[in-house]
Amino acid sequence: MEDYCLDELDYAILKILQTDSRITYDDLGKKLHRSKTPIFERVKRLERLGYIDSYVTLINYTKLRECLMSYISVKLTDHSIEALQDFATNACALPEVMECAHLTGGTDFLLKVVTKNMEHYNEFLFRKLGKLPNIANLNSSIVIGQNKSSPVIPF
Amino acid sequence: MEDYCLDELDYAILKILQTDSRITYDDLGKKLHRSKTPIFERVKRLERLGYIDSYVTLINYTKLRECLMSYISVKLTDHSIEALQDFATNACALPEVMECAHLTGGTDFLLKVVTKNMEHYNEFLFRKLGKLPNIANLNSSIVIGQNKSSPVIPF
DNA sequence: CGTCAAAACCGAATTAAATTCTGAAACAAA
DNA sequence: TTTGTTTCAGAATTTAATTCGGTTTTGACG
Repeated sequence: MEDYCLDELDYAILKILQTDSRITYDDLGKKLHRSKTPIFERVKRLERLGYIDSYVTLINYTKLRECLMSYISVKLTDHSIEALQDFATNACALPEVMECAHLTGGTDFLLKVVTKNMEHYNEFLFRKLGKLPNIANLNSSIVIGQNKSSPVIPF
Repeated sequence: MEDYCLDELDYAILKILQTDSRITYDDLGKKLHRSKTPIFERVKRLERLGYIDSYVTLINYTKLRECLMSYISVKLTDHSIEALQDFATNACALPEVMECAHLTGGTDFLLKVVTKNMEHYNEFLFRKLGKLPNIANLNSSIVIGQNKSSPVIPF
């Protein structure tokens, strides 16, 4: 892997692409006072070097179908590296789990979970997540309203 | 706004677009055994009707620069609708806040926050978030490892 | 300073994709 | 069946992505 230190143009490109992955190279060039060629080459380099992970589409799920979102904090009984890793692997494999983070402090993991409704949520909690080994304690909080959810990282 | 009930083809399109917003209509059509014309028209309709929110780029922020992620649970002193709404508005306006959810249970809000490092985090906590009105209590958990973070919603 | 090599850039040329257009097939209501 | 509507495929066109050739900029080195 090359070593390459991003310059201001690279940062500017990433900043714009973060909120619009379908902008044309021409328009991107106009915003950044360059022709499309260098912009194109830089985007390809950012992809190649792994600064760009993926291009995704955000869909309006609440409009699409009923949707229940919740956060679940998880405590484990065993805190060995293997046990922690195992839990993470198992939890991440569940499609309802949109986020899984290993935390400092009282709880070991925080999960963000999406299901269709309370019935599916119960099903998920007791039949899937609850059946994973090594769980001491699960604590759910249901999302009443999602005020912000943005993949855009501040610069 | 038209009323329109999505069919299986629409769902299939959304499912694929969720993980790849730059696939060509031609390729999308091949996956779904259609020519690109109907696929194109359906995507435009999904955009028009608001099922598709946006096309975004996910960047590898940890590769880009140092990065500290944390979850902060917030309790307020005043639980009137206005106070709740005010807090949400103020918190969402902070660029460090990537997610802001209003929860059931003991805590009122859960925030996902990104800063460059502990110094910036303290700055954020005491100078920005902590200065918002009506906060009873803030409880931070630092993310040791992010095992999954996906905008892909299960179908 | 000049010289050289590498990298970045621009504009034109080409290739590929998006978008539009035309008409055929499927479907539903009368 | 007839009629109107929707969906679709394939061709035609427009627009964008990608490649190419050559110029400018930049930075190392004598």
